[in-house]
Amino acid sequence: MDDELKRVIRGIALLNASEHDGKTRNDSIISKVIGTKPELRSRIKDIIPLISQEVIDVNKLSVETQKEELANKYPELLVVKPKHERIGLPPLEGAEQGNVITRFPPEPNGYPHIGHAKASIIDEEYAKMYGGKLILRFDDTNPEKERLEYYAAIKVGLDWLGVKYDLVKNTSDDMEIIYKKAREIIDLGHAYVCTCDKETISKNRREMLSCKCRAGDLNQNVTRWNKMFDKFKPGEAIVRFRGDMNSDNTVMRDPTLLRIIDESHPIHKDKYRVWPNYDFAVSIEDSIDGITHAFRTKEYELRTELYYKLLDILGMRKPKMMEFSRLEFEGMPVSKRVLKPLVEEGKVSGFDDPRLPTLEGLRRRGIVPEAIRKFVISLGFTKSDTLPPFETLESFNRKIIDPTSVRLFIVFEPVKLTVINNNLTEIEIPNHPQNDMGKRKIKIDGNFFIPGNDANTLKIGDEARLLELYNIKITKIGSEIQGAITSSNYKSDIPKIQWIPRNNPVNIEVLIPNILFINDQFNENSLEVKQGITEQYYLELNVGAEIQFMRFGYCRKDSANQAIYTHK
RNA sequence: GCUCCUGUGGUGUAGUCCGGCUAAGCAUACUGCCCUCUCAAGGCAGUGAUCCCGGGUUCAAAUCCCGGCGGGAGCACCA
Repeated sequence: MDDELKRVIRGIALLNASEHDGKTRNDSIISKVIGTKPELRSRIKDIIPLISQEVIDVNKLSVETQKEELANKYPELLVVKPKHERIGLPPLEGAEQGNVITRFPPEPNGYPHIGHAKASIIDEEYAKMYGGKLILRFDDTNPEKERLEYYAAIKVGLDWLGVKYDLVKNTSDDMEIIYKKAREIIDLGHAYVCTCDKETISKNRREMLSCKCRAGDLNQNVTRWNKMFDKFKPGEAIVRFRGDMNSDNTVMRDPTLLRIIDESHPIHKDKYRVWPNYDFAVSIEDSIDGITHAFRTKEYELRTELYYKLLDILGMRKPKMMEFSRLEFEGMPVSKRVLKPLVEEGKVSGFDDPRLPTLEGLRRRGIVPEAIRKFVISLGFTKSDTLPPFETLESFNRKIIDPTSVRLFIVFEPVKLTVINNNLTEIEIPNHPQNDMGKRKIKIDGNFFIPGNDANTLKIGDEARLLELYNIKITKIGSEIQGAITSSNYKSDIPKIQWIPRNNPVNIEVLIPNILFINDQFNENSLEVKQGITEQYYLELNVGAEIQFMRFGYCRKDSANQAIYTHK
């Protein structure tokens, strides 16, 4: 037994020493021995002297001797263990296969953005992971803010993202249930109708003071509750939860449950005027929808106590509520408060401006949904607040679009180049270096445009490669450059220059979206526009096609004369 | 101010619940090489972390305990 143990210790010591310049340490070996043979834990005190001795012995040996002994006597230790990495999101607490229902509950009050993408992808991924269902539920309980077009916009966004839901519903369709629950909670004495004005309520909550309404009896509450449907004007009465005015959690200091709003609702028009607020609606809806796991961003964290409390009192089933950090990029705010003025003042072209983190903006910019999904999953399910780099999204995107992006020449600041002894009339160029994406034919007559910054570096006598064509020697420099063909064989060690035939160039504008805000200031240079010329083939591509302009970057065709820069 | 949450390389994370097989894994960024008729993609290698700080417990702490500090959020008749 002890011989076997000694063998194990020596093996581990040798391996560890050989990995660390021939020197190992006691604590590393103890850990590794315990790791391999957990049953030794109780005998650890007896084993330590053995380990110490072995460490001393092994450290005396040269690295070569260590390696040799290792190879001869412990070949099994040299097998490299694969490092395991979790792929995808972490497992869900309390989730049973086939028994998970999640929900994505946007308020239809604006266009979907990257934040919606994160939430909906997480919701869908978990539903998929456990063979469950995803419900899309429009949380439309504030008619002042919601509009019909946003319901549609959110669906379009999810569709584009590839997020599939099993059911769509509106919270506003459940108003009768919500009224019933409201009445129930009043009857149970856990809610009351408050007629104090807004300022008083706010002040009392801050100072932990109860008002006279809180002391009102059931009769008074029921009478007032009924009056909320006709007699009271908006702002005159609200239903408040009888929480705890002394609670450290300010949310629990008698929060509002329902209030009066006379605005016409996008779906139900004037049918209702008493509307639940977020906390009341979400608890009831999540519970009756059969949601098992509900996720929201962490600014709602303090409301979780209320969420569970309400369900407790109403004797309703409780989903598991969890929070994650919001997703936003540096200098690319997501809030309507910031974005709307930009659109209205014309600082951006609309909610689909490629500088914006809206789904439409990202789409126009050339970000593909699979990249967003991979990116979101790579962020994990954490509460730590961070601004992830846009670059990471770009990297995922680049790997996805690279195999299907047509390679085209583009020339900025064109300079004329004439090849005096051109002998070609047409050339065929592959659309992709590795994949078979077809070929395109280009007519040649020896008259080209080449990029200005390449032209600037050329001197008489230099040799350069016109990509896919031939090598030339520069014979004349000036406003126009002249060259002569030297050979057509590819040479890797001379400058490579792309070109566009002079007879028939396609003029395009390339929009380059940059960071929108720098230190909270609108970046006046957030949209760069470059004029360039490209190949005729550009006109044959569909709008939305991804192109890699050679030696420039990936762009998405936005129209016949405009492309948007995606990333390098 | 009060309360809650959070703190691992430049950046985003894995590991933390249940201390040990991690002298800290992956991705991104950067650098170099290979491949390549692109400054892309692909392949290989490298740089980069006293795991916020200080104590404590233990043979052993990123992980447990105590005390600090930094960052964020909430304190609406918005969601």
